[in-house]
Amino acid sequence: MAKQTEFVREVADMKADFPQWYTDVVLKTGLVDYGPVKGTMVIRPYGYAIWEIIQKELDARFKATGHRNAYFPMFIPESYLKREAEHVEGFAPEVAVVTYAGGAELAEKLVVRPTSETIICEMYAKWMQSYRDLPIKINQWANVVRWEKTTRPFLRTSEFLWQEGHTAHATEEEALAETMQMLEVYREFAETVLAVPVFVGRKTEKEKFAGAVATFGMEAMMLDGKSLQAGTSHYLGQNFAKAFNMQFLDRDGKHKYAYSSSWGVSTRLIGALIMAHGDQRGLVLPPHVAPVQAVIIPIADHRPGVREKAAELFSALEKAGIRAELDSRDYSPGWKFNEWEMKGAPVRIEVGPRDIEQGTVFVARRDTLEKQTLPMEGLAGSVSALLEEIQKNMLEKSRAFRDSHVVTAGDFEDFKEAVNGNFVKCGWCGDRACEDRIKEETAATARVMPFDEEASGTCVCCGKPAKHTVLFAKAY
RNA sequence: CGGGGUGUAGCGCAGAUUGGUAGCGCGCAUGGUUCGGGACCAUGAGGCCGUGGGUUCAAAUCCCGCCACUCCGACCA
Repeated sequence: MAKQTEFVREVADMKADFPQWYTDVVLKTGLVDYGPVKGTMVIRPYGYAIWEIIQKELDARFKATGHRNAYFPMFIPESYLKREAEHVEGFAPEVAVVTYAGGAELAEKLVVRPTSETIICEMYAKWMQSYRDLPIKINQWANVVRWEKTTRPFLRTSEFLWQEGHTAHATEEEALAETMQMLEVYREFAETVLAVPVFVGRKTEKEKFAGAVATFGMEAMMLDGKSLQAGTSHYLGQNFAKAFNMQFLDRDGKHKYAYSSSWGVSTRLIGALIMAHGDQRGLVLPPHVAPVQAVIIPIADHRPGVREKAAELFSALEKAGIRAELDSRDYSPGWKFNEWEMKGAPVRIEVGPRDIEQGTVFVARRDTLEKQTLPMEGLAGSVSALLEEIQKNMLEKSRAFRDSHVVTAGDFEDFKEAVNGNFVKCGWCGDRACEDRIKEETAATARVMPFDEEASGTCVCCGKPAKHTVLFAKAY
């Protein structure tokens, strides 16, 4: 077997230069290409196929929790953005604005949505008259634009794809329950589909969404020891209701402001997938999101029977619901092995003259690189089982890695040492000054305050009694 | 916005110090032989050398400006 180091020629050494490794992998596996405008990306078919699976999986979960899809315009009157003070302050620096259209200067500038709370709340206000009209639970799959300074494919691009759920409720309890429910939907999705274990919890004031009462998020650990915010769910209270006059007449005959929530995940999840599971050979995709779960590679397919047998096995896998591909391209087998390994296909099946003689196939799994011989008889069943085994193994492996990179720190010196490449769990007094100082001196930020952690001990920064337990990390 | 890097064929690069009108590897096309870990032979196609100006008989090469991309920070999904 080839040594790991041989694969450095294809993509940068992930231990020596992780960012370059990431860039090499996303480009060379055909997930994306750079667009002509700075910070934009073309999501190529292989990358988009992953996104489509993410969409399908999430959409089913949204529907199951009572949401429906709709679509709102991407152009938002500039004045809308200004109605919620914190919101405009947070987003103003990164919005793209259309000032000229149809051959003339526009009377009112149009913001290209960086997120859609404003326009959606404006519409919701029209649609709600009575408590009977509530709750409103809508999700939209859309693109948004945020003019970021530093961009990287999937992780941060000027334009990206996401879903944003927006709900309005009659009571605070209901809106909060919605917020927490969707966070849980995200957590479950991340772990069972992406095989990426996450920490969930509340965000600090500093880190929360501009305009929210509270933001909750999930954080995943990447292989370089940095954290990636993988999804957020916001409890908006009545902030947007007041800014957009979302009022309804309640049972008691009084006009009341609605309580709202919003929640989203983006194509960044694909970045999470890559950086949580990849290796020196490239992508390692968990079967549940792999566009090609099992690739069949015929060997010496000019020999009698090979082509037919490969096609027969392919169709058996497809019938069993496996996303299979028969790679009959005119390249050498070794070339295909390497390409599919780089592209992260979970299972590779080789079918050659020898196999046909013996009634077996040669099967290699991507996660462990182990190989085995399996009988052709009942192949679909054994491959399905193998795919599930791989999925399970990848989650376990990721969880073990993540857990081995969580450390606790009692004082600031420990903290500074530990925060390189780890989540650091520690006490925090709740003061912004300490949070700012930690960031200034260590580049680490408060990722989440885990729900199940009681505050204990002292603030890692100032030594005063801790009000919260926080996970800090350097983040993307 | 600050700091670094890079722009020459689809990709990766050489050529620049010593100006003379562009080359290598991979890839691509065709034909043949191959096919169980990145095959081989032969033939062939492909480049206003990022861009604008300057110096010169002559600029990929020297000088000045600009632009783009990329990486690292501050801002963010």
